[in-house]
Amino acid sequence: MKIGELARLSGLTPSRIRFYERIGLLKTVDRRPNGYRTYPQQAVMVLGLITTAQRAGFTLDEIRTLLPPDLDHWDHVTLMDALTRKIADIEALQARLAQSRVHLLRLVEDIQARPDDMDCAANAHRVLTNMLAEHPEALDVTSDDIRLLDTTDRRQSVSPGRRKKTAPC
Amino acid sequence: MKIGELARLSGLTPSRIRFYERIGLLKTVDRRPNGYRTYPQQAVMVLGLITTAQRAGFTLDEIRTLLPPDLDHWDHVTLMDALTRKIADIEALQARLAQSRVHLLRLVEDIQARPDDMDCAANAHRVLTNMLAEHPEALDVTSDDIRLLDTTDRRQSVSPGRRKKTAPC
DNA sequence: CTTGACCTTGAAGCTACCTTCAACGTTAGG
DNA sequence: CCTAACGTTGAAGGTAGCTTCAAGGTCAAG
Repeated sequence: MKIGELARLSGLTPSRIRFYERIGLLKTVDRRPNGYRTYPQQAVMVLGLITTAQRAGFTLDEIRTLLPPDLDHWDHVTLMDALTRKIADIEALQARLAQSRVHLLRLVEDIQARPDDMDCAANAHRVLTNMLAEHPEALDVTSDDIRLLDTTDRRQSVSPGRRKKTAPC
Repeated sequence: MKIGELARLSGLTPSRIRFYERIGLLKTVDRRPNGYRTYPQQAVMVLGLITTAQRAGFTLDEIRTLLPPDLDHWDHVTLMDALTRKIADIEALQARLAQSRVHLLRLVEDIQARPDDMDCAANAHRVLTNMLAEHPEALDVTSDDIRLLDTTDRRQSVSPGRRKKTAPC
């Protein structure tokens, strides 16, 4: 099988396959007399394995250390270890994502919770201060510092005239 | 406030702050006569906002288009839109991660489910074929093609002598 | 014999997000 | 006055994972 056919069968581009060979992810392959690479059927499986592992979150480096030269002889211990650690990684990432999601949802809610007597600017300020207060890890500062950051005054006197012009925000 | 102090307060490095200015994420800032950048208190909040947004999954490009020149005047519509889309992005990623996780868990199980009368190589083959059969999207091939890929024969005659030497796999 | 589709190589480019370096000017403290 | 810490700049480097390009060689069909 030439590289073009392998590319079609695996869904990868030829350049990508050559790239994988270059970085040592694929072992150097047999050549025909004319210099063309010639692949065994198994190569399709190897590439499928690589893309599957990639989608599961493995880097090419990780995959290289895990992929045995011979698909029939895996390093069982290393493999199971890597799989287990990757599952843990995914779970950690899931936790972070869940946090981000809640954070964003709360932010949207908070923005929409503008009191009627508050103008856009004051609301923006309220939301911002809330956010940085709730997530102090964004800054390496104490809550004291955050209070310091609050440069506006708290008097919320909104003149009736200005209230009329308040844009929907 | 000079850049060093801002860096301390925000938890960012000075180089990173200068970088943000260079790419237009931070507006160009006032300079003292000696050329030193001088920042207002607000800058800490802006940087906190940026890192928070980053952690929520926004790219610097996205943040740049969202950040108004003046923290008191946001483009409400664009912002809410971006927030909503980002939440959807996160949920999509969560779904993908959940899939990956289940996939990996099932893979671990499958590896461990080696029948007693099967040696490591055959088990590896079994697991691989299962995997590629269950996830044909890894390859742009039909299930017919996958069957074609199966180059070993199915006779599982394992000699007793070899069975003794079977490594724990 | 020509055309077009394939194959080869090495080098360079691309994205995102920074860091590091070199070479230099400024400032605060002792 | 000296020194250490800080500031400035532009350019280059680094990571991950490829793609693209240039400049060729090979092959099958018409």
